[in-house]
Parts: sequence; C-alpha cells; structure tokens
Amino acid sequence: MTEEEFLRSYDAKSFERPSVAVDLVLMSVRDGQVVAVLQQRSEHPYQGHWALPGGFVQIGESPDEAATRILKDKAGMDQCFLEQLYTFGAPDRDPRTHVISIAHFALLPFERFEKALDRKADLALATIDVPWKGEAGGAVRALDRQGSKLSLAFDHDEILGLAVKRLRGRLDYSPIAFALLPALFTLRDLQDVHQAILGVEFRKPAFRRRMLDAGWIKGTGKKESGQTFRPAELYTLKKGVKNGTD
Amino acid sequence: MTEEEFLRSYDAKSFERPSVAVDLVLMSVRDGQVVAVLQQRSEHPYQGHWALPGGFVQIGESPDEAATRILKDKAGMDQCFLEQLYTFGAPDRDPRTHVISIAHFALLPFERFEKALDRKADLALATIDVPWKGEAGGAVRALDRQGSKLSLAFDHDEILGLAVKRLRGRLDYSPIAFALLPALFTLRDLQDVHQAILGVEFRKPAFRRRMLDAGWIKGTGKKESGQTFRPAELYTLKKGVKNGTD
DNA sequence: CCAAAAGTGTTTTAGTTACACCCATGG
DNA sequence: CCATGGGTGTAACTAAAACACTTTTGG
Repeated sequence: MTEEEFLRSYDAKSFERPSVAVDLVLMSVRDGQVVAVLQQRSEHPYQGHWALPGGFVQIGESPDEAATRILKDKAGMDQCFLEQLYTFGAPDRDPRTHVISIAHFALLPFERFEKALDRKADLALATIDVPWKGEAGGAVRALDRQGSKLSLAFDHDEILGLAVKRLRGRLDYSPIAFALLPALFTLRDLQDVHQAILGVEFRKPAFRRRMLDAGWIKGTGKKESGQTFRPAELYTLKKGVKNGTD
Repeated sequence: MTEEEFLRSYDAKSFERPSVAVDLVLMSVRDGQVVAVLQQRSEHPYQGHWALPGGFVQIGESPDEAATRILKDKAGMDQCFLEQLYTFGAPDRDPRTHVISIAHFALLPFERFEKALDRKADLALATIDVPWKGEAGGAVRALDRQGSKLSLAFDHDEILGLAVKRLRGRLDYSPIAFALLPALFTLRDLQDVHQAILGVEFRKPAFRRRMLDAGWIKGTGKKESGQTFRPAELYTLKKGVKNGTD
C-alpha cells in the first residue's frame, strides 16, 4: 500500500477533536557534537523516514507523565532532565488527522544514552547540525555516522531546530549543561559541552572563571585519571542547584 | 493487526481522549501596574470565580488560530502580540474532564484594552501582583479596583504567574515591551512599563542609554504635548524590529 | 523667574578578556 | 626532561552605573 492509498483509506472524519501526543527530543553531546535519538518509521505515513520517539497522551495522564512513560518505554531511560518545549498543532502536520503534539526535551549524559541504545534496536543516534543564521535559526540537519542527511518525518525538523535553539538560549542563564554531564566532571568536559552546543570556541581561563563565578559548581579535591597529562580536578554541582534532573 | 485495524480500534474509543483548549492571558500596564482581563464564571464549575478567557480548539484549527479566534470573539481584540506560553495538562485541572490547555499570552497597549472592554460587559480588568520571591516566583494575586483579592478558577493562578514570570524574563532580551505601548511613545512611557513589570525603579540616564543602545527604537523628532513640563521626544520602533505584533 | 521633568557629558566602577606564565603528570 | 594539557596571576579593555549638569516647557 502506498502512502497515498493509506491516506485515502484513512477516515479522519471520525475524529471530532484533535488528538494529543507527546514527542521527545532526547539530546546529548558526543565528541563535540550534539546528538539526538531518532526512530526509523516502519509504517505509513512517512515510512522509512526518521522520527522523534513519541506517543499519545492517555486520558487521566498529564503531558509530563506521558513524556516520562514514553521515555521509559520507547527509549529505556529514566531520571533525567525533562522539560516541556513547545506545543505544535498545525492541522496538517500529521497526514492522518489533526494531532497536537506537546514536544518535550530530555537531556542525558552520553554514557546513559549508550546503555539505553544497546537495549533498543530500533533507535539510532543522529548528529544534529543547526547553523546559526541569526535569530531565525537555520534549517536543522540530522546526520548519521557516515554524515548522510536523514530525512525526518512530520514537522520533526522544526521541533529539533527549536530544541537546539532553546538549549543554546538557556545555556548561559541556567545550569542546564550539567544535565549532559555525569555527577563528576572536569572543567574541560563542561567547556566541551558548551562549545558543542553553541558551536564556538572559548578561551580556557575566561571560560573557567565564568563557570566558577556562576556559583553552580564546587571542586571535590578528587582528580581524573587515565590521562597521559596532568589530571584535572573533578567538579560537581553544588547542593541546591536544580538542573531539572531531581 | 494492521495499522488500519489499529486505527479503527483507536477510533472507537476516541471519546476517551483529553480535550484541547486555549486559555488567554491578556495583559497590559495601567498606572504602573500590570493588569489582565478576567471573565466571571456564571456557571458551574467554579461559579462566581474569575477565569481567563478561553475555549476549545476545533479540529482543523491550529492552536494559534484558536487563540486568535478567542481573542476576537471573547475579548473583541485583534492584531496584537500573541505567543504560546505553556501547555497545562494535569488530569484534575478541570473537574469535568481531562482538558489540556495551551496557554497563550497577548499584550496590548492599554488604550486598545479599554475600547474592547467597553464593548464586552462580562469582562473585567484585574491588577496582577506577583511578588518576586527568587526564582520560584511567589503566588499570584489578582485584585479588583478596590484592592480585593479575586478568586481564580481552575489553575488560572498558576497560568497568570507563569505569564508574568515569562514577561519579566524576556523584557531585557527582546523588544516585547513595545507590544504594550502605542506606536509613538516617550522614553518615560517605556521606563514606566519596565518598572511596572519588574517592580523595580531605574535611574533615568542609565535606562535611557540602555534602551537607545539596544537599537530597537529611533526618535521621530515629534514631541508629546499637553504636559505642564518640557515635552519629551516621541520614539518609535525601528523598521524590521519584530515585537510579534506584525 | 520657578518648578518639573527632559536630556547630556564625565567620572567611577566593575566585570570580562587577553596574555603570559607556572604546575603536574606519563613516558 | 619534554610534551601536554591543567591551572593562576596581571594588565588592558569595555560596558555600565552614578553623578552632576544643562535644556525646555507652562504658569
């Protein structure tokens, strides 16, 4: 059956109200690149295209609860930074019927990403590339490990673009970056995360002081190990600093 | 089960899905106070309580279109700054059934507010008082002209609180304040708006330069009139600066 | 001329950047 | 003892705030 046939046979008139769904943008940073979890669609519509993990909101369930459920069931992850992003509701964004989707974004340190992905064969990691292009934010590109552009389903390119834009905007003003790092991290790790998200390079001393002055982190006295150079001190979030993971 | 069969079975229990609504926070500034439009409920639930103007999203209608429609039908206003705020979806927020509400906020200069309110008898203007109380943002209080506290329906106090918080957060970084001013305004008008929203006082020269340096406005050469003191120059938004009203 | 508020120039301060340097580790 | 990256002090620069001041109107 082609997509066209599928859409013809689909009875949209029986839906009197819009449906409500949740889509998740699961993001992390790997090797200086922003990555996100995508799922290849095996069925119509958008068969073969890549989509954000999502699902419908059940009655009696808040959107946040739905997001947590989908995060657990579809991606096998829990206990992470999870925040509502924006609600997308153009009537034609889903060819089946009017689906209003409450997009959330979730941030995890990459180690936890990897573990979950090993258990879920249908998930893939895409490198997300959003050029700056002023305020508007250029078109998002999702790339596989070979650098080929992935074709996204629905309006999920728009959702991804907004997620990156939001992430960039909040980086300076909130401790959101720590949701992408393990409990103990070096200042270099933190700088790498910032540089990956913003797509710029910082000078080490300036970045270092800016972070320490922000008052979010404290040194632990412990040092990293396994490096061939001088080990860096491990830092951690101060108690009482909320990055949304709690 | 084929997708078609799945969709048929999903369709059968479509009455069990949450409804989708839009609630509007219509805000302005009057005499150094933030004000919002409220509607007194004549029926259960929350009979006699005050509520934000709102309505259900029709199928085939985007949330933004629904917000525009409600703005026009219920409040008699159009062509104003209108932006999605947050989606509230706790299952018990409406005692009738599970209603997911996409809250929007709308900003207008007070003159346009007044005109519309004269034509709609069921609407009232409330002074909105949100104490600072750090990041969390204290509980919102809606007051009538006599200063009596109005009792709000549903979770509308929470929505109002978030709207004020968002307004405060964006004031410095975006030209949002100009949606609350007429096309021609003095720097004092602009300062009054900022002070009302943030609840702080600024020194005139500092505020003046900060605004001019931001590059959003330009002088017109015209002067205000009707004052007993030196008339101030009238400023206007530069072309190309979007404050969402366009 | 006076009161009131508009509007401007100058100094002070604070915060950020740039640069140069020293330190600790593995090999 | 050398290469590599971690970490720190100082000077230069820049942006904002504080203050004192001049200007323009109505009465």
